[in-house]
Amino acid sequence: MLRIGEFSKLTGVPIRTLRYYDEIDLFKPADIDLFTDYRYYKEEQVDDLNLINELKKVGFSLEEIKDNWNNFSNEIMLKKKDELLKKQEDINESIKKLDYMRSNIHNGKITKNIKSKNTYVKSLY
Amino acid sequence: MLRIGEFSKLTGVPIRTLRYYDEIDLFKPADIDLFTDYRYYKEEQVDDLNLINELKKVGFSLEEIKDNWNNFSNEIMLKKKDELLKKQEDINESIKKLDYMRSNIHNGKITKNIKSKNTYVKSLY
DNA sequence: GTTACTATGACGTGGCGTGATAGTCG
DNA sequence: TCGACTATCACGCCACGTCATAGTAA
Repeated sequence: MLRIGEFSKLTGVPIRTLRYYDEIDLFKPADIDLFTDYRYYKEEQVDDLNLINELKKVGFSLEEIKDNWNNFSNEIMLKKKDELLKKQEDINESIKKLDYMRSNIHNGKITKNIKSKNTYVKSLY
Repeated sequence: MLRIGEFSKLTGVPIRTLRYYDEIDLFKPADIDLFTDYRYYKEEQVDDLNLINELKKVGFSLEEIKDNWNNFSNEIMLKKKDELLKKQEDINESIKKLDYMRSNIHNGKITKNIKSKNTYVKSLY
């Protein structure tokens, strides 16, 4: 059994993060000393923590990881993939927009600002 | 001169957001009534607010917008572009990883988890 | 007994959303 | 006078980072 500091070094996950995961019931120590409240982890728990980190990397929130733990499906993963693809598109648009703005800097100011969608709203009032 | 509600409708920016921008000194009303504290905006201010929104869309934080207002340069924009390109790469990796995980779901659990970098750290202790 | 570890608060981050409560305008 | 508007707190979100303070292990 490992104490939180050892488990932290073993996994590379900060102590504060482990305590937080315990608090939100995402990932809890295998044992807790009833008198000292010290958290004790097993080496086998490393795999679960690694999986949490991988799921985080592909865009799942801690809530989603909690809710779908042991219930992951192809559907859920595809939904998340769509979200990532959507982000790709958004960033592509942003890059284009940025290049356009970049070509319109004069004296530190950005001129010829792109018309915002809100311009249409303007005419409604 | 427009009151905050009118200016909000004109721009599509929520009242709360306008108050927040005032608070952090990013975008302030043209006038404030000394007795009622009512904020009054000019129509001309719409352009500035639109620019703020565009800058937000391409990834600038409110702090960055504040700091670089009237001081935008090609360099700053290129730096931001690099950040966006980096994000693109990150998302590409995430998509690959997600597809890999997707092909390894069994009974709601993700098996054959990708080895984490932290596995190397393990051997160091 | 000292030092390194661990514990629980509690506040800070960003960019607002969402009330609560009170004053103002037409 | 009444409803619609505005004002200032102030807490909530997410995933922790960063103290402060106090108990524990070796």
